[in-house]
Amino acid sequence: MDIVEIRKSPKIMEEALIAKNIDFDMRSFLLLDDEVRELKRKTEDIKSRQNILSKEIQSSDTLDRDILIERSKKLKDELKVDVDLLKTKENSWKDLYYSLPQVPSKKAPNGKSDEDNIVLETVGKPRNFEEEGFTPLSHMELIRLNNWGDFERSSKVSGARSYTLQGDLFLYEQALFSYTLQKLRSKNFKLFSVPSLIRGEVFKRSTTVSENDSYELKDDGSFLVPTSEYILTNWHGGEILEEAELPKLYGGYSACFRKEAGSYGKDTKGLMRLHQFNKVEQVVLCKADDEVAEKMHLFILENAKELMTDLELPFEVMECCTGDMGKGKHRMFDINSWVPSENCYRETHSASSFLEWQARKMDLRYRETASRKVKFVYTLNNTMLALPRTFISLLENHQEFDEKSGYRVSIPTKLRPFMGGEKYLKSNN
RNA sequence: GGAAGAGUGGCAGAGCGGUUGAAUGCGGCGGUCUUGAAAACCGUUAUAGUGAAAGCUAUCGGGGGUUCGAAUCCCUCCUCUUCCGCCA
Repeated sequence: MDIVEIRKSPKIMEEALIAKNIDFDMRSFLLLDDEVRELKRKTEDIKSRQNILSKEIQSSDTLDRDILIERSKKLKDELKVDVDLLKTKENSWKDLYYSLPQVPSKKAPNGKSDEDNIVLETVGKPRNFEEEGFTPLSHMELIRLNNWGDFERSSKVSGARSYTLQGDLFLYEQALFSYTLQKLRSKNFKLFSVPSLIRGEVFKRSTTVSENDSYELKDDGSFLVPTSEYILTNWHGGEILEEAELPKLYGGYSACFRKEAGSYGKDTKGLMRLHQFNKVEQVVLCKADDEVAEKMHLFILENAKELMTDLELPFEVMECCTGDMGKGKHRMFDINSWVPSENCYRETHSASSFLEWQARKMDLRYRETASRKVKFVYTLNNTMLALPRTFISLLENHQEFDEKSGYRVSIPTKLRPFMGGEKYLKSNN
């Protein structure tokens, strides 16, 4: 929210703070805001007088000159005191201002935690293995059985929460990303394979994954990217785009790194929660229009749903409530995929609309064609495919069993051309 | 890793201590002329903050310093170019 708007109607922001469960002292912020503006006016006034003096010095003869210089020196000292004060005040102002949340959409359900999220729809039906006459294996068991990975050796060499993909599972990953990228290309996304390193200053402007959940490099303060979104939303940071260029549809592929701090003991086994994974992400930059943003939001959600359908996976679409959606978000949907071994849906996608919240931090703007006005761009993003997490569903939902062949994992029809026409993943034994 | 050079408006490119927010050219926009277009000519053409407005303030890669005064001098960081070394 623009500071001018907040001054006019702080109530809107106060309500957002409550909805998002954020502690913030609005009154003292507004007081500080006044102070900063007052100080700014004061310093600008001194500067103005100094500029005038400076011009007079130029055109004055030696006698007046010394007097004028003396006066200017005095002003200089006076200015320094105020400027220093202004800098400190302004810094704390910035800290506070940028810690304010995005106002949540009226359409977003009100709530405190993930328990208040609402399932909008379920697509596909979980299989009834009992009826099919066999006990399904977990993805871990399927991997072990087929030697598609080796968690023990992987953690011996690379530590906890690491993994390998071996044999056909590795090929399958490549095939899945290949399919996904082509799908995005067909929807006019510009594709990017992005760096795994991101500058500290750029990282800190980004916000969806916290700093202490990310790896910082000791050498130069860079970070390992937690998601390609960070690279792509910042891609045009500091620029003024033309309205005609928008919307920009970017598909980013990268390795993603997360410490998973604070999740010790949670999902320690298997492919659910890892320090490193690969992901194709959709990023949209569009003009500052709520309707357009909503359209784009549903568009990137739809793309992911379409992919899930192609992968023949049962899933649900969930709308996140105000308390669960994160500070910068205006509205948020998750896609949760069915996991037979846990008998529940687990998150594989997250589609968020930020309006201008992110753009404000990275100074990402565009010029309106008609009015020539400069406005903040609206940003959105959604997962397209995250692996290996989605392998959990892909392996477990597509397993088959018969006496002759034992357990096998089939490949969804649409993916088969990308796997050399094979119908099943080949065991790596 | 070593050595040298450079970063100025949408682009190209001057300026290297004092009406320089910045010459000039190209591009963009508006106009004159024209049946229309081109050419030519005239005008206009950055962003942000603040203010009702006039205006004021800031910005010549980022940050800091020297100075009455900095695009211009100094420090530092970043980026780019060239050469050497190393290397998928």
